[in-house]
Amino acid sequence: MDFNEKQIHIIEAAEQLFAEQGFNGTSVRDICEKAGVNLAMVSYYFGSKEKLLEALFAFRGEQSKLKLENLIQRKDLTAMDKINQVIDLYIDKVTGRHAFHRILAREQVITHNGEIAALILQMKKQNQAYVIQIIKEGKKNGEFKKSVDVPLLMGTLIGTANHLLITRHYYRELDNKQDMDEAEFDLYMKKRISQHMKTIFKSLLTDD
Amino acid sequence: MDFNEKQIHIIEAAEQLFAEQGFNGTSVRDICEKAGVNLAMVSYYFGSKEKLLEALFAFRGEQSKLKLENLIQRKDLTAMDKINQVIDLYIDKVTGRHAFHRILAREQVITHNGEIAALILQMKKQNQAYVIQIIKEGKKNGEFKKSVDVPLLMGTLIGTANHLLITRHYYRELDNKQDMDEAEFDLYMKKRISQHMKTIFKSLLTDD
DNA sequence: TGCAATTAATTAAACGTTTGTTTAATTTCG
DNA sequence: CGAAATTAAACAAACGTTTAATTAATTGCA
Repeated sequence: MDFNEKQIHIIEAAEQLFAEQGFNGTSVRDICEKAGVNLAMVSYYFGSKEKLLEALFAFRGEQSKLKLENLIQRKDLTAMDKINQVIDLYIDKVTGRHAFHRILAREQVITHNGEIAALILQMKKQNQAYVIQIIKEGKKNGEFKKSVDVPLLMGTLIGTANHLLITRHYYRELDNKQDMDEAEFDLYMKKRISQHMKTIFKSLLTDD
Repeated sequence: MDFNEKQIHIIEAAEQLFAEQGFNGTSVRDICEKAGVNLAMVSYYFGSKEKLLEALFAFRGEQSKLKLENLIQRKDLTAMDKINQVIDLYIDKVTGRHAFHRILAREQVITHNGEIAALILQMKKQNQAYVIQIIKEGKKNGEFKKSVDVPLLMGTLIGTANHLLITRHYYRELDNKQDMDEAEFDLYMKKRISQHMKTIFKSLLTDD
């Protein structure tokens, strides 16, 4: 599970190309050319192209787990504060690891079994468990109402954020924001989506 | 833009395989074997594998446009009734054309230009225009509040519905619903997502 | 420290398959 | 008869992977 510098260099080259062209649309030759290494190195270091993808998931999957243990235990935050932080953490994760999340979004559609599907499921389970804990706390102290459909709530966060961030080039045109430069538009979308998700979560979690 | 029976037969075989294995993961030989036709027929009828994908998008894109013209003009429905119908129409579209929407979800992530991207953008524009019109009507008669971020609202519907329906095998496990048969689980998810989206739209559109 | 022995890393070339597409001959049918 | 449809075979190119030879780095021992 730990990779040396050369391996990471190959993984990162592969990550960029998989994100742009898809797994099957990217050849081992493409990857090695981009990484500046010999063609045989993928087989040598990872065994196969398929296992390189698994290595990418192991590498980034570990890195991009939401770090929620500390957040949950804090006593100075309300449950709603914590929910809002989960939202921002997720949006930051998707924007910060843009290439990886493009791959993740594509692979979720296809992969039904194997190590990668297991890893995705485990990530979903983990994140959901954290949110359930926060919501339980919020119910206990009266902040939140009694019944919430947590899987659908998480699906809304993940589905909406992924869709808007990954296909944001469409929304740039739909919004007539072609004059903004890319970084400016990214930040603008991030804030807008964050505000939007917080509004949705608040209205679904609190009584009215 | 109109295809004969044989062409449609090939398009439908390709649709199934593209949905399961992706465009690049499917060979022309796979498609022709599934369709029961000779290998040369894809080139003969469509010109190339790429153009077969474009034909699929033209074929299904035309078929699966939301039919909203009549809905909008009805006087016996409130604006909120119409919004709720848009939600159900979209969910029906995704579930009814499951394979196509898997392909659409994948291609949205990758495709940035070309005919297919133009077609996707046009579909988004069209659907958004309808919803804007309904919301304008709702604002006029006081049903809805003044400011709504329509692109984000549409992104929430599309993103959430796509994500939950396309990756529902994960949510089946997360929800411990393995005992349900597939058709039962599908219907259960459809109703649940519909209710969920309607709640969100209501809370975002109406004053509180 | 010095130096052979051993392991690891890197290379260019080749492997056998599979790929999308084309060809040219044959069949079908109006 | 002639145009359209269908076929099996062949095409070159690209694919993932392996090979065998070479170079670099590390180790063990005097």
